[in-house]
Amino acid sequence: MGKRADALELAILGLLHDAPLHGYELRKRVNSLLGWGRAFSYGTLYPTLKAMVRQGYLAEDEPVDTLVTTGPHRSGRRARIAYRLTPEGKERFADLLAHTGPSAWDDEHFGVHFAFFGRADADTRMRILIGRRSRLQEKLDQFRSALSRTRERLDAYTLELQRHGLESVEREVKWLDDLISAEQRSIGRPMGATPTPGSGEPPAPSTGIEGENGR
Amino acid sequence: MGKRADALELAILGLLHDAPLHGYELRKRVNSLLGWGRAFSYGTLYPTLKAMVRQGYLAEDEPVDTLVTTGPHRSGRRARIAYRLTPEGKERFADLLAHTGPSAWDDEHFGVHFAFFGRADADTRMRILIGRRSRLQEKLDQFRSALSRTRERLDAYTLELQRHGLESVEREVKWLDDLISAEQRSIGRPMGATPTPGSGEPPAPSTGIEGENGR
DNA sequence: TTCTGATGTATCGGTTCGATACATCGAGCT
DNA sequence: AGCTCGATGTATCGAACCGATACATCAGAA
Repeated sequence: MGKRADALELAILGLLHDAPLHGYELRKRVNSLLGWGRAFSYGTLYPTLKAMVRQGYLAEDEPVDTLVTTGPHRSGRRARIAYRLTPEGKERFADLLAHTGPSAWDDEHFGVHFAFFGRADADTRMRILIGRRSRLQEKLDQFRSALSRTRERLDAYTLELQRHGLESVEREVKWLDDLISAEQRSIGRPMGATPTPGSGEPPAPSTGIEGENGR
Repeated sequence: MGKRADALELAILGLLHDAPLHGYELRKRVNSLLGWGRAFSYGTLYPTLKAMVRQGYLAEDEPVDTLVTTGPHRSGRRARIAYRLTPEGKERFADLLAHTGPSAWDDEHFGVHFAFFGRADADTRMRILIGRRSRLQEKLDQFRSALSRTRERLDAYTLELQRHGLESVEREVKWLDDLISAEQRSIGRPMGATPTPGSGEPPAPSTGIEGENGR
């Protein structure tokens, strides 16, 4: 399974964790959850779903009619296959969340992992944030060296494009820095010695994530 | 030829417009020119190059030794195939620059087109900028409606991810707005009636492109 | 009624990626 | 000198992935 499909697998597991969904709805949610990047197509979604069923992470429910039993003609509705998470699937989800190789912080994967931070523990969150930050730092260095190498030899538009790209990455690093310090603040929180790190729900990051939110 | 490869074709034509290059160098430049997005692999580059040679847009030079004739052992150097633009290639380049379908402003293509704005005429520049802006506006609307639809039902991290994505697109729109007004300013420029729009180099947008550049 | 657009499942052809093989070179280490 | 190591360089292949499409139901508009 390729890198991109790995991200899709995690997204599916996470979205199905709360409630079963069928393919169409699932696709919409995945793609709005990760609104930034490129959308997954059905040609990727359905094969992935089938593979996950085969592996035992998902099960197919086929509700003849769930909610629309009220109408006058509630006859043989088109089969809407709802996918439901199996216990193995929940295990798999927890596994993918915690056991994060260094792949969790490249462009394709970071968004999905971040979206489910609420279900990961503080250590994992921190590791991924740090990893992502250093990845961006590399990209920043490449940008800067490319800019200084070719400075004055670029026409105005190309230069502006570079400048804009650089600025985008810089903003992203700043965003991560804010997130990281917010995490650190919520770790060092006193109030009850050692908040039972083995229990079910992690503390949930208090009210908000960020300290500042000026626009 | 797929959408992605179209962008690659334009990038190759543009980069080879000034000087011939070989594959390795070409790939580096393409990927740093468009540092923002995903990189092209050799598995895409070489087939594309061959296709372009077949179509007559490129020609292959094979310099036995160009610069390194100085060394003591200047024997049979490994063949470095330098690709050179043919007259048909230059035509093709101009064609792709000006004849822009509505595909020029999606994520994959916009960057390349923008990078070569210096060689396009003012009308083309404006059309692409406007098109890109309205595309982003659509994306913005999707984001906003998705946010308002699911507001309060999202956990803090997912919400933060959405917020950050939205903000990124907003900044991009603002960037485009600045570019657009800069273009308009440089069109309405007085100083010598009609600066000979048919001649070789378009006016080059004065000193910089942007008005402001605070930070 | 019929038409259109949203919902819904599913697959196929072709494009693109990631890994890899192979080869030369300069630089540093011992 | 020998040796490794990393950068440069061309090239290809299997696997992954996308975009388009087919097909079907249903709500609401015309």
